[in-house]
Amino acid sequence: MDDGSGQRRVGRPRDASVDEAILVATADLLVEVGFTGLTVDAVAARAGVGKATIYRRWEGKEQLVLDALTASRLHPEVPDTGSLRSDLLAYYLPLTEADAQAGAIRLMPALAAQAALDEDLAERLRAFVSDRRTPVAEVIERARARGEVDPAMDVELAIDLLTGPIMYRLYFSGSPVDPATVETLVDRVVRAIGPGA
Amino acid sequence: MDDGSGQRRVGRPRDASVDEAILVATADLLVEVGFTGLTVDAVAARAGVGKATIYRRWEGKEQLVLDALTASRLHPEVPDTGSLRSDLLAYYLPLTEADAQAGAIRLMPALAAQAALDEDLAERLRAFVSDRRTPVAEVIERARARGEVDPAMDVELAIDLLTGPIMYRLYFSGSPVDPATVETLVDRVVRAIGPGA
DNA sequence: CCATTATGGAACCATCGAGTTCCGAAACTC
DNA sequence: GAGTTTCGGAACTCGATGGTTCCATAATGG
Repeated sequence: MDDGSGQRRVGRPRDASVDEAILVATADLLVEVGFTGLTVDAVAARAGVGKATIYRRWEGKEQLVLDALTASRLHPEVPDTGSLRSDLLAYYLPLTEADAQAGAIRLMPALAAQAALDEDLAERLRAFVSDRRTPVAEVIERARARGEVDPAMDVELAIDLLTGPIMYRLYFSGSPVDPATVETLVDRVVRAIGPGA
Repeated sequence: MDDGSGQRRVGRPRDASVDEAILVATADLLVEVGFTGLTVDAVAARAGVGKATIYRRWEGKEQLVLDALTASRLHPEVPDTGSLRSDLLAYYLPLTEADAQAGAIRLMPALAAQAALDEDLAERLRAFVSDRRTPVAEVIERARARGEVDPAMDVELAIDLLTGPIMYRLYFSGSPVDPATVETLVDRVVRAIGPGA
């Protein structure tokens, strides 16, 4: 096995699939019970792994969660339907599904709460969030090139106008996030960021 | 002291100022260390009170936090400057101050994370959030009466368009929430919710 | 003055969970 | 085969913290 210095090491090599199983179990449990509720014992049980195996590979719970977060970065499809409105709907409508919401509700506030006390985690959380934003940025940039968006509009703020209300409803106000709501939201934001009054 | 049945009870009466001190200490510590980080010992120490005194008055940590949250409900001033834009700025610009942000960053995600696991707390959190929303609802309703807002606009969604992006930046994306950002945000939302195109 | 209840403070108990250690067995190098 | 490192699993230590109990003292009613 490669230990990083190019040397072969003697002994039984580490099973790479074990890393994977641990990270997946960590990510799943994070969504189910949040950061504080996550125990290393539960991760080990879920992954079908000894706790010692986890501690042989990670410094501790923090590092494990950080890695799970980084590893689970998706790069979602970037919709390209030809119009800003339908691109945005293609991206945001899936968020109205119950499963997606239940997971996010447990994961994101727990991470944000921990991030308030841990700059390392805060950094990774920002990267995680940033990853989800880039597809929307692309969509908006393309729309701007087509003349559908005010050239003076700050793209970051445009994304905030879309994502912010959805997150706010899910995490804090408890208002429903259903397809009708998302459609209205998209329509209003399209109007807000459209070319000059 | 009134025990609720109108009877005078013998013995030393409870000191009402102790309730106050405990609730204030709880609220302050919540903002400083979040829900998980809050310890009853710390509350007792901060309030200058014995831990037994706390447990004589509350069932436990959950109930204490719930009460602290309810007790700290503010009813902020409702601005009325005559224009939607300046009403909204009057309400949201104070949120750009560092102190307000630091407190909110520790308090809200921690509460939301806990609320995901505790329906009782979730209920109180929604009430807490709802309290902060009503002033904005008033401002928007008044503007609608003046013809500044599309009669078809859902007021709840309009509030989400304003509050959502600010919360999202503070808690998740880490982008700054400064006066310039808030001004741009308000301008865009005023355009989004204005009377029909 | 006495019974009663509240007070702050300290000692105490129980639980939970992070992290460690040890085990027999498996997988690898030499 | 010998030596080394891994594996899952169980048993363990240890610190943190929610919650209880006890104390001497203070404040009230009778």
